[in-house]
Amino acid sequence: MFDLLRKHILKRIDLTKAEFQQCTTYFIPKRVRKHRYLLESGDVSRYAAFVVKGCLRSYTIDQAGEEHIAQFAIEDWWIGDPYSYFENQPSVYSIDAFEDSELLLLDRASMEKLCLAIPKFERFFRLLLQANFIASQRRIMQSLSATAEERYLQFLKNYPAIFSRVPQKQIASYLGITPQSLSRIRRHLSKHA
Amino acid sequence: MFDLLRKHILKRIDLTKAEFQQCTTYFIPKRVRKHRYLLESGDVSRYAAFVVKGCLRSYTIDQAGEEHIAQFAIEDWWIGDPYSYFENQPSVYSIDAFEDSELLLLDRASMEKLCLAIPKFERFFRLLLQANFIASQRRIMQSLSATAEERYLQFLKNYPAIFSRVPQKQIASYLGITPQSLSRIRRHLSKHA
DNA sequence: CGTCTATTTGAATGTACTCAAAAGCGGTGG
DNA sequence: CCACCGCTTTTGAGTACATTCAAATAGACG
Repeated sequence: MFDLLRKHILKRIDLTKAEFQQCTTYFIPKRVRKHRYLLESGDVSRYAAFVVKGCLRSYTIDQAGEEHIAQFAIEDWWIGDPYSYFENQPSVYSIDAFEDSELLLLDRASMEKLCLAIPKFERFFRLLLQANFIASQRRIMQSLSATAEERYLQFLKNYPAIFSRVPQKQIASYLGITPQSLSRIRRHLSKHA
Repeated sequence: MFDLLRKHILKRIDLTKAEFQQCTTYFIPKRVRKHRYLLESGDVSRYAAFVVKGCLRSYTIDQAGEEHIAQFAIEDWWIGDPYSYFENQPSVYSIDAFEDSELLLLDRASMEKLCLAIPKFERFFRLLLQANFIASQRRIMQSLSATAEERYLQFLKNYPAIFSRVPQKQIASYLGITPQSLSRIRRHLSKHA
């Protein structure tokens, strides 16, 4: 259960066996079945979730009733609503599972305690936040400069593992286009391949 | 010169007078004249810049030769390229000034030293990163769900101070539309006001 | 097998784009 | 101070890409 988490953390900071043992005590294992929710909009996102197994998404529904996907997450990723989590405010996002999933949850207080107990984790979380911030900057610039087709190809290239595990309409939503448009883009690409 | 920085930091963490005095030693004051560059694409972004006075932007130029604005910054904001800064890689962004500006620069090594000298700063920078990450998430979701007109109105509401200080075509670029489209949106809004 | 949802396709519409040109504005030098 | 120059903003006309609405086909799941 904790193997993947260990590898994940060791990519960013060094930890002794004892330190890792200690760190695991702050996490709460949790299973989320396919189509079930980890977070429902309106609730506070109490946990940051590390994905050990499975596939999930976070999304909002806008005034027009349209779904917009903020994030996908598979093994070795985190998912949550940072705003709600850090500011203790109700979330506008919902998070549900595309597959039966196994998570390790870390609540806000436990994160604080973990950082106090093993200060290296302060650095770990800063690095994590940094990587996410950089990735979101990239997504912004791409949405400004690339056509829908280019964004789709980039997505395929960057997240092949996600592409093969989520319905096409979800990818369309992530890219900010309709499922119909994505279907046409795919047809166009297959013709000119 | 350092007054604004003090207020800025005290919004997030507590500091004694002595601690603040010490912290200022890590910053390098710098002036950037109107139309001059703080960072040129291809160079490594060696500094995070806190804006004491003035107005700047960071932007890239895509394969088609189009400019895309990543960020504006005025007083009390930071500007830089986090990826280049933290990963020590050449930046794809350039940063220049719309007005004569006064900055306080903090290089990567100084940031580390500051965090070691006054550990509370580790927390300060994490909070800063957090706020920026949350803001960029919001920008992504807005670009997915809102029309150009709605995004323009949101920009006006969220950043009135920036709106009045940068040319309209720069705002168009930030919003991901052409200057012509923004002009038409404005005409449309003024008719239906 | 039947139902429900996802995907594809078609036709018409709309929003934002490109190209082109006019009008407005700000700064500079005579 | 005014005339000129360059750049920004506006406007017009035609186009392209993505959307909506509608319907057919294909897949997944019980």
